[in-house]
Amino acid sequence: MTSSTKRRSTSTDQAIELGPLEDILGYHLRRAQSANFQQFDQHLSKRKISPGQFGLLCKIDNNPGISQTALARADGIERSTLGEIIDRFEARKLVERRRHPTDRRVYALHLTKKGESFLSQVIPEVLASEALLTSNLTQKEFKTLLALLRKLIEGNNLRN
Amino acid sequence: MTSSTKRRSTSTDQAIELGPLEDILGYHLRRAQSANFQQFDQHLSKRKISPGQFGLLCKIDNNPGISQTALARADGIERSTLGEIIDRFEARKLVERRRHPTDRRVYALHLTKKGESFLSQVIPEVLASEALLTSNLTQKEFKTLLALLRKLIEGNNLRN
DNA sequence: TATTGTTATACTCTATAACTATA
DNA sequence: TATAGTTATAGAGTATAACAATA
Repeated sequence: MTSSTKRRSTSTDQAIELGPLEDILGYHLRRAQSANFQQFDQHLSKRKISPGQFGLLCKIDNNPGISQTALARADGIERSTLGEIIDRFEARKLVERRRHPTDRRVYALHLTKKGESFLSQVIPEVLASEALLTSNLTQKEFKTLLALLRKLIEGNNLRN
Repeated sequence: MTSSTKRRSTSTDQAIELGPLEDILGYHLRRAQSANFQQFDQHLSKRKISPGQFGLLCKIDNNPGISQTALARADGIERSTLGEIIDRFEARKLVERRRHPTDRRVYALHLTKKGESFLSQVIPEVLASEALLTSNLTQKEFKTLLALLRKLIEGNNLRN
């Protein structure tokens, strides 16, 4: 997460041979995600938030009171990893850990007022970033791509 | 990179609400890439190599003598980042830094004999990982997905 | 005993900035 | 001056393992 002064795409930027990489889907997923990261960063550098963090905020917003363990599972990351991320959100006053009413082991996660307003400002910026990311695709191609990705994800045991 | 004892997908694994995430391509790219990571890891845990590292080895193999700066640019990462990755490859005797014949500032990168043989063993394993990753898709869908990703990548200034 | 969350530790990826050695 | 590569530093993200509190 940093952006700005990238793009030194001069005449020295020459294509290189990819060999077997050429037809490997995983490689292209990586490149596409990297492109998404760059677009995201350019549109949201002032927000200090990554695509992954944006996903977590959305999930908390749409599943208020979710526990850290459930959220970690839903996001495919470890509890310890999520704990640190929530620490940072809490330091920024975007997320709150509240005690579960009956089970005192679990934390119920909620967006704060500030978190809500932050997210509602960020969402249109993310959509703008998406629009640029996919500006090469027709609406139909976009839908096809999304559907194929969903199908691929579904087929991969992934939690959520 | 670790794998093995994952998949605690029990009855507690419940779908959660995604909200706006539902139609965001970037989110699905992330999930798809994460699925790729997991498949890759399961098939190649003994190899101690990530998808990104695999990409670099392929590029060195298919562009022997490429400089660190050119490779970093072609992979969309910083020279300093690449330097450390090459350090690790060199420690594993997979890659060699040779001096450029005329310009003594640059290193020409080459796979070692060991690196060549390593890569040739790894490639079929990556293909097997790909096959599982995409086992949900028909051959036609696979091709469509690849083509759409290429189109998206092309449209995003990305170096290579 | 099993589960929730934390802490300690570690590795990779990422980047910036300052440095050196060349050109 | 500009370029290739290194080093120092830093912050995410990732994971494992051991732990305390609670169930």
